[in-house]
Amino acid sequence: MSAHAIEHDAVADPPASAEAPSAGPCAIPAGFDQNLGWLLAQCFRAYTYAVERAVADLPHGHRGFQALYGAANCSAHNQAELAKQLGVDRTVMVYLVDDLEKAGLAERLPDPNDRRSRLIRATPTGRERLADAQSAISAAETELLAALSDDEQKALRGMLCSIAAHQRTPVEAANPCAVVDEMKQASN
Amino acid sequence: MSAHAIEHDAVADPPASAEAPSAGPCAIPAGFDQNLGWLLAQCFRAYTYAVERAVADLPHGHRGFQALYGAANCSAHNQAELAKQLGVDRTVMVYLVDDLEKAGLAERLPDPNDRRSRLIRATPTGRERLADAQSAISAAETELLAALSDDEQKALRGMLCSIAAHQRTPVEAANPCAVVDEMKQASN
DNA sequence: TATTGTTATACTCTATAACTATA
DNA sequence: TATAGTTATAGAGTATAACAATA
Repeated sequence: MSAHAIEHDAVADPPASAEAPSAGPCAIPAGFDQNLGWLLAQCFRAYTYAVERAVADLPHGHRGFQALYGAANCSAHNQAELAKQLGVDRTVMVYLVDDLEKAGLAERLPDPNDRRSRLIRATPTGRERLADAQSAISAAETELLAALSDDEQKALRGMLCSIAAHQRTPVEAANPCAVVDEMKQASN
Repeated sequence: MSAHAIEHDAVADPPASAEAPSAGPCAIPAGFDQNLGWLLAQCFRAYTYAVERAVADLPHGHRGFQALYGAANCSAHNQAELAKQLGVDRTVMVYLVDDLEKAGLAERLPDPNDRRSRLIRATPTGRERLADAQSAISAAETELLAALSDDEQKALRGMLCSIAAHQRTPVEAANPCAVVDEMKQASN
């Protein structure tokens, strides 16, 4: 089973303008409050569901948004590296970028240093659409995190960053043998 | 995601020197540290990967573990409710429980109050296997969260609980129309 | 009429293998 | 020989529709 399947799940909903932080709409099922795996999955499902509408008009929804985000931020040097950053297979990245390109949101530029590589960049149109999506996402996130104070929200983001930064790159994660080999090396 | 969107004009050149950032095993790709969706997905991917081996011998891996966990904790009154708690379709839950049952880890008991329902409970063997898996998972989680202090880890779990508890039940999430209908009702 | 559990089927998404071109 | 990108295809995973039993 692949870690990618998680991205399909969706959950939860933005509370309808009613004031309901304390009158919790839903309790955590017995025992699961002690289950980090469930908590992470549940929060990610809730996130996906909350953001779904904000990115509905982008090709491939939330995943397309992340690809466009990476393109706009020049997070990767080529298509393969972007795929690794997003945790998707490189064959999946092909049609993901294809569709962003068809929509005029991203483009493949030749890499002057390596004629095999393509730099994935956002077009001006893509940046506009990205900004629009980010506004909508920001609103959805506000509701998602409504139970947390501003300080808590900041702390949460910081901790997620720490966890993510502490992990090995998705490259190796996708290739368990490489991880093991590297760990052996590191222990020497 | 905070209010600041990506600067449209000031997209810098891709970092020319592609050398890996020093000590840390892995750095966060440019921009993604401000992207809550990516952070959540990345952390969940890391979790899934870290825990994968700990639950490899259970039917359906991590998902099977969660189902068994719910069964052992009597989190749900029947199969359908458990499916909702785990964010899976009820047709998926059928063979999930089927395989746990075949492995002797869980069982379907008749519900005295409703002859349509089946109570999903863990067998003694299932509880043993669950305890073993939890030990292994706990070790994996220790590594996953190694970048956080004990207090931070506690705070993180608390915040994830708050977020999860603030969302509506997965029931409605699995059926967007129902959510809309309920929101309409709620607003009346 | 609605809900629980089930089965069979169709669909979506993902990964594997093979290929070209570069390095 | 290894890597980037692509394509086609097989596979895994998921949801839809229909059914029987029960409420």
